[in-house]
Amino acid sequence: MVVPALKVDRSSPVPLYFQVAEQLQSAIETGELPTGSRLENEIQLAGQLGLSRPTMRQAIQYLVDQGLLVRKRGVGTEVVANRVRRSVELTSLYDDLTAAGQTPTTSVLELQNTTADDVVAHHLGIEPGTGVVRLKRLRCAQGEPLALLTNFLPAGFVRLTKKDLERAGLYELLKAAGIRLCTASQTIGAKNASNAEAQALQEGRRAALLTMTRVAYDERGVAVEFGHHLYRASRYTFAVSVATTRG
Amino acid sequence: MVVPALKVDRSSPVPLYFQVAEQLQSAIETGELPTGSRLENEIQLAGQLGLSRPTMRQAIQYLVDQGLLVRKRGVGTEVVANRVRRSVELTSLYDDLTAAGQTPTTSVLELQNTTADDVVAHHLGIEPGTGVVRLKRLRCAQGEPLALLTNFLPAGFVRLTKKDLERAGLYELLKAAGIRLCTASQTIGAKNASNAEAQALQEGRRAALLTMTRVAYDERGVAVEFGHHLYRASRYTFAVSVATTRG
DNA sequence: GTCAATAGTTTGTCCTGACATATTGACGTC
DNA sequence: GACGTCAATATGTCAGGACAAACTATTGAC
Repeated sequence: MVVPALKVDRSSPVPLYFQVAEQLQSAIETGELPTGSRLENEIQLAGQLGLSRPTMRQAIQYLVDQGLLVRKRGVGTEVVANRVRRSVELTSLYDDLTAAGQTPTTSVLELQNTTADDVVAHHLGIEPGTGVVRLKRLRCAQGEPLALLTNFLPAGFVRLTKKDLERAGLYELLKAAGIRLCTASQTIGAKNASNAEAQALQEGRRAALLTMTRVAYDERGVAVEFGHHLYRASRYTFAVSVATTRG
Repeated sequence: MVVPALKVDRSSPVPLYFQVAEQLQSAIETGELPTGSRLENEIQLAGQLGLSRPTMRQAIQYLVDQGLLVRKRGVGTEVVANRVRRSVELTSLYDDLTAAGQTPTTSVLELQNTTADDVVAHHLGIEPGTGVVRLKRLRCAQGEPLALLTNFLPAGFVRLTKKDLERAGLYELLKAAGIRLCTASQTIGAKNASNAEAQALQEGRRAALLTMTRVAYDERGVAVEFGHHLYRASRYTFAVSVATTRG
């Protein structure tokens, strides 16, 4: 039964429950709260922090939703296996490939200001016709194409250049511009490649492609990126580890 | 502003919030609450049902988590696009479709005892040649095929019959046999349909299929199911919501 | 040793109440 | 028409409290 040092800053604009969740998550990632360990009960934790129990519950539930904690009535709250959640985390593919030593390279196929059609507008929470930046890239790893990435960002958020985008991942550039990505909603699907897509990705006609559509939000809940990504199914899978919330 | 007829049964063992969520989901699926429509505010809804506001909020949040509703502070709660979007949680497709009112049916194509080859053995953490149960099913929803499901279970864990499997989901039957699924490791990918697969799923030649391979573990960490599932990409996507660990 | 009953522990559900924050529309001014 | 202000509206956060349900440990009977 480990008790990490937790504290909350009531003058911060960050909600109390989220401050607690962040610290617990930190403790899990650093190993201070190792896999398999049991948290103190929520009443004790709330008391320790001077918070109400529902607020403490909200913090814990947040991490349960992330799959980092599992709760059992009558037993307690346990840290579950610290899994590699590589492709469904809010990270950029560039960063992931770099971390995996796979030497990613990027070709910027398109970088232009345009206006949002209905679909893009819907996802970014803006009016159709509003200015957006459209970015299209081909990402390669180990000398061969891996993914076709199309992204839309609200105009004016960040200044992107082809040179920057070929050197670093999009999220790194957003971060450098002061944009903090906080949450994302993602949909994973599959489709057959169009001829252009098959050619760009060096796959056969109608090859199956893995798709991911993502809307990423900053800490205020403002949509800052809408992405539509195509991956070669022959080279790419998503690994997802989960824990039941109904155990 | 549509107001579906909602009611709660306080004598039911089903939590109030879940009863409400189910009814709202039903209204969404039947079109009574169409995409784009706005719910009454949570205070009014709670009052209408004689519930507390947090309970009403919990019901709504449940559907927000399912991707059926979107909330905006100061504005309200809106119904979003209605499509099969499964979360990447450790639930069975059967349960999810049932909850979504989509009337799943199952055809058991194969149910037999066999021995584990290298791949199956590896995933189940057993020796090659060990006895396993091989289960192959076609799952339909709303009268058309949705997925081809192949599962392997260690022999002796649970006694399955074709009849049982056509009536209920696999996880329900495991649960009824006292097996509690706790965690899972999943890989999501895509492939082109073989001719047999295309025919079974009523898709065209070489149609893109979404794949998921899963190993599910019980609370002791023992692998209790290895599944290889194929879904029609035209009818099926995965939804994943994430938060950054570096916010 | 086995089993059932009971007590203790912890999470799950639900309630009432209050304040904060974001959004939208109305209105007035320039 | 553009802009600013303000009120109304709706969600978001937080608090304190109570009871229920599930799980584990303990105890006593056999």
